Amino acid sequence: MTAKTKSSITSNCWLFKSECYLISHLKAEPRRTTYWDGVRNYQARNMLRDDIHVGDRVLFYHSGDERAVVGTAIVTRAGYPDHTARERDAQHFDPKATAENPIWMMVDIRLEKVFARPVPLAELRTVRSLSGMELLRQGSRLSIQPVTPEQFDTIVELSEQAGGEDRPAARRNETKPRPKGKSKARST
DNA sequence: GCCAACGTTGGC
DNA sequence: GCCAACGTTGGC
Repeated sequence: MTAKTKSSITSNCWLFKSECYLISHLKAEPRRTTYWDGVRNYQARNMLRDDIHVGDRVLFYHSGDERAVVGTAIVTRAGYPDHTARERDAQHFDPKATAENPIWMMVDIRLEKVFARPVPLAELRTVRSLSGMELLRQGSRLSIQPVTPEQFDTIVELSEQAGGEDRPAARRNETKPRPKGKSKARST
């Protein structure tokens, strides 16, 4: 990692992945706000600590069964220690975390918008201007990812389009060279 | 359920 | 400091 550009940029855009904490849960929170805990990856931690600022925009992505960008949120508090790392019973407990050296960080986000139409991963893959997105890289596992304002806006626009008229997903020629494995229907 | 990609750990 | 083994993530 190179030198950090300490907030020379006023408003960045990000994508947050979540598997079980859904956007419906965020919507149900008091003030539609939550702290984004449980990130246990140093690269993501560094972004939470150094790069994510109040006012930054967030795309909310469901991994797991739905695999779609489902809405947007706003950062309302910049990086601070993730106290759940020190809670013995927490899922993401880390015995190395201490009060002096909390190691892990989190930010607060507030729900902005639940998309009328979630934008599925498969559809994102068909959009040429999004081809550079970290999310679309094979094997991408970062749960906090930077996105460009252009990518952000493109996805919001897609969510405002009717899904049917412009062919939903993978029907169009995919530009991927990957050999396609056979996909099985998920059970449960 | 399978497996590729990735991060972390630990032996040396 | 290297790297193989291992565990996890997450798309399919």
